[in-house]
Amino acid sequence: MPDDTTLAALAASSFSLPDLRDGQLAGMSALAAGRDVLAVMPTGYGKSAIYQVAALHLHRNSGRPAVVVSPLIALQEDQLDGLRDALGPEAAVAINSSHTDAEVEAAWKAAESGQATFLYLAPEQLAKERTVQRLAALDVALFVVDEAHCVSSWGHDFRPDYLGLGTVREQLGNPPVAALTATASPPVRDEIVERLGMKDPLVLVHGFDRPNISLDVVRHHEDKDKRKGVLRQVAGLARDGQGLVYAATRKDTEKYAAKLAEEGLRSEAYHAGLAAAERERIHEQFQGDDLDVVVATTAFGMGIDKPTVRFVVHADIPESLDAYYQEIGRAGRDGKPAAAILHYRSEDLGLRKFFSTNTPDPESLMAVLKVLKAAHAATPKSSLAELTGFKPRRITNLVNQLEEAGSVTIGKRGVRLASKAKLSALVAAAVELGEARQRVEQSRLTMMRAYAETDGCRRQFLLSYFGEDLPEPCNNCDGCAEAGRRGEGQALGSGKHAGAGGKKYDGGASQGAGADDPFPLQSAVVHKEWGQGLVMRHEDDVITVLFEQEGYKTLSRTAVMEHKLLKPA
DNA sequence: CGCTGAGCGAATACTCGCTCAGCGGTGCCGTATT
Repeated sequence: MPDDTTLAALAASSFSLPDLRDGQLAGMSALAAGRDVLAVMPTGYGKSAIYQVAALHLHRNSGRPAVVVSPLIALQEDQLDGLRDALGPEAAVAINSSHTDAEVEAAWKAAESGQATFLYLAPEQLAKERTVQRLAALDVALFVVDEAHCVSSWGHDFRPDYLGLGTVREQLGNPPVAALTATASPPVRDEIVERLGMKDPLVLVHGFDRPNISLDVVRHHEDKDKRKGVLRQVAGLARDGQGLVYAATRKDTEKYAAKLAEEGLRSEAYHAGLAAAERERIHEQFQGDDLDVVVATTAFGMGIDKPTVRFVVHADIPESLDAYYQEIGRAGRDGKPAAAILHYRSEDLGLRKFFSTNTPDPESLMAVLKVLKAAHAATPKSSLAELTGFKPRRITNLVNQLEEAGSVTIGKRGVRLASKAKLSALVAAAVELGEARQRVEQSRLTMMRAYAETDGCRRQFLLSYFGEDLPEPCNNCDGCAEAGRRGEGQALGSGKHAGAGGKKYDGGASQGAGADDPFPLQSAVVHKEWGQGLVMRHEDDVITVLFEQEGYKTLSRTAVMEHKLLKPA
């Protein structure tokens, strides 16, 4: 087992990292000793160094490479450049569709000859049996999943191969896993751990609060007023620095970008409908201070590491606080003051609801099950696609749903029926699970809405969602500003919400439940109807609980106490 | 779920207002076509 001094020396000599931050060494050390690690740390904190130093150490001792799963080819190439600069041109290779067959073969050879320390792939590559077999032969030393929140956010529909990574890990002989992400609420962390089959992982959470980012919400009733408000605000903010505007649709990014250009700002729209070269150009111009504002859909994000972003304005509400925190986290990485402003109309929730609706389809599930029953044997996904007429991705999606319900298993030879129950019962079980998942998704949107509508300290709300306790209000959000104004008993300026609805705000006491509270934050509880849950938040008379099957629910503390609705688990 | 724009009828003629269908986000990969 390596001692910490060896790893610290390796970090200094090979990656020019003489001073490691909290958690980095612990993470490296755990991985090098064979323990799984989940690191939740902001971009720029140095979470990549955790797996890179561990991988280099393991490679030097055994000649075995690390497999790194990364969601975007562009990110893979960035990582490759960095590693090649530090360790030499053969140290890191990538296998993806942007390379020719000859280049891919050269990459394999570099790994098989023991030259390459790092092998980068997207999860879709790992859906191919041939690829997994070839990797298994390498006797992989470390299995890294970068941007691990994608497992949860994309695995269930958009990129279903993310859910297969746990099986891939098994087929590679269960190497230790490093899962890395900048943002993950407790249930997302749990899902990552479960899906990747991580065992007793070391969970490192660092640098979560970003106190230099101010938090504000501007409420609107009319769509027109919101658009005007966004434009006016961005025009003002852009005088002092660069920033991002997030909009929900491609069309809106273009409208806003055009209007801002009319105002004399250097602005561009960014979304997945643009040509690759155009996207790259905008990326580089923003990085190089040649643009004041980028107006983007969610496509603009991963891989951006510009320390001087001064504001992130949302023209539309995101689908969850996970997404919101990820997006505003791109502001103020230099530690200097930055602003995160959400322009909110309750009608905007409709589009997000539409995007996150993905109801299970009983007929398609049945079609897959019938083929499996008739086959009497493990059936590769490719055959399932041929026999049912569904596209491969759809098959992966359906098989994932059936596997989650325990109806099928996925092995080396393919998919196999795992239950002797009636097919209709198996379909019903999968549908029920899918519907539970929908309820949880919807409740996450409800929490996003609650953030937008809260009158208390927004930072306390946000951090409690991520399982972090902020004992005192932050004094850097509109909720705190409003409370301050009321506390002083005088109207200072014109508050955005002035006179709108009576607010109850009791300062620091809002979060802090008493020491004798039977349901402290993050404690496990049981509800007789909703089952197991986790206490996420206390505010005035309201307790917010995250239930495994139902998602986030708010309960009246008085009702909980009077009717004994909750029990400690 | 809610916005947009086409189509239409009615009121006006340098249009207006209603209804309803269609659409809306993220990226791998591989195959067909220049």
